[in-house]
Amino acid sequence: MTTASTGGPRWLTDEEQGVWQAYLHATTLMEDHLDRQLQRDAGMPHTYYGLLVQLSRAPGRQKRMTELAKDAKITRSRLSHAVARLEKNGWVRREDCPSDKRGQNAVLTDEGQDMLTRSAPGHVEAVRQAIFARLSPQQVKSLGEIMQVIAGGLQPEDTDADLPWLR
Amino acid sequence: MTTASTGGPRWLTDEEQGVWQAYLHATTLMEDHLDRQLQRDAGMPHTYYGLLVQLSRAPGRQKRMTELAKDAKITRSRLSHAVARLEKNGWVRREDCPSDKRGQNAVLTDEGQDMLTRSAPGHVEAVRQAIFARLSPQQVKSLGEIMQVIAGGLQPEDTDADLPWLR
DNA sequence: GACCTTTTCTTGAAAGTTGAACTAGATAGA
DNA sequence: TCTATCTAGTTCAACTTTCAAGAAAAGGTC
Repeated sequence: MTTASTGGPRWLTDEEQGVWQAYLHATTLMEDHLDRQLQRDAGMPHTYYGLLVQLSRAPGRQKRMTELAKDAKITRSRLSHAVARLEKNGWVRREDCPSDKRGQNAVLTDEGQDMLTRSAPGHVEAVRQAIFARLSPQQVKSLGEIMQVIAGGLQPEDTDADLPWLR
Repeated sequence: MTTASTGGPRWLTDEEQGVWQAYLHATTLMEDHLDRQLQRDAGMPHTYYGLLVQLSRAPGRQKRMTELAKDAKITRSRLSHAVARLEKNGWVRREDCPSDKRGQNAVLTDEGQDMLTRSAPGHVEAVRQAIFARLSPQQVKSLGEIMQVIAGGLQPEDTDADLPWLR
């Protein structure tokens, strides 16, 4: 199947195909697994949980919407809907930003923090079981480096990756 | 941050946390990237594209619904909706299964095959650019092994992973 | 200040996903 | 056969995500 360099479209080598398949299978199974785990134990999808985690780590347990969206790698629109839902659950609250009247801060409530405290151990355990318990230290290190490279290549990277001609 | 073994919940080490972050960033960016690429160039999300690929590789370009769902790692419900949509596009057609009157075969149409032929090069290129062009041969090999391990741990594995007490 | 552009965030509709309920056909046991 | 159970696939309602559109404030520039 490996196409020689005939000028036609370059396909993946057999090895690359296999790796790509494995990547797709592993990542979809993983996402499904965590979504179910969190839906069951915390009543929300993985994305939403990630938002709460981000907030819990931020100073004052709050963040501007745009910054939160960027950190969580989701669109602002998606974040608006998500925060609306989390607000209905009482886990997040919106506050006007004092310095910018357009701005909104998403604030993690005490209930939100509690829920996080309750569900974190189970979630961490799920991640460990699925990944770290199965990989050698060498592989863990490798996985980190590889994911860093991939993410780096896809990151907007503050308008410079797209403009290499500007030095 | 690394919690000693005090009997409380075991957290991730700092290194593991970093790796997990990198994993999440890379995989969400990747999925977004491919979804956009395919939505733009092929008019469908990545999952749907994957279904067409599966069918194109199957003998007779067709597959039973349940088998297709299993291979693509999605629920039967999701597949029903997806096939309905792909059918409306003219890329897939349903046929009754001759041997089992409950069964349906999803069949890739000629239009579907054409669309696949047209969009495959661009898609492959996107995958290569994002992953294989950036990793060393060593890393590619490593990534494959790692993903295999992770997928293996999450796979239903034909009712045996869930029933270890049956040997 | 008046004007134009950009940034921040929200909204609404359409598309996709989920989980539970449901129909119809297959299977197995008495 | 009669019955109970299981499997294949679909459907419905609730929920999430996307995309395009829009309101409001901020930041130039003249």
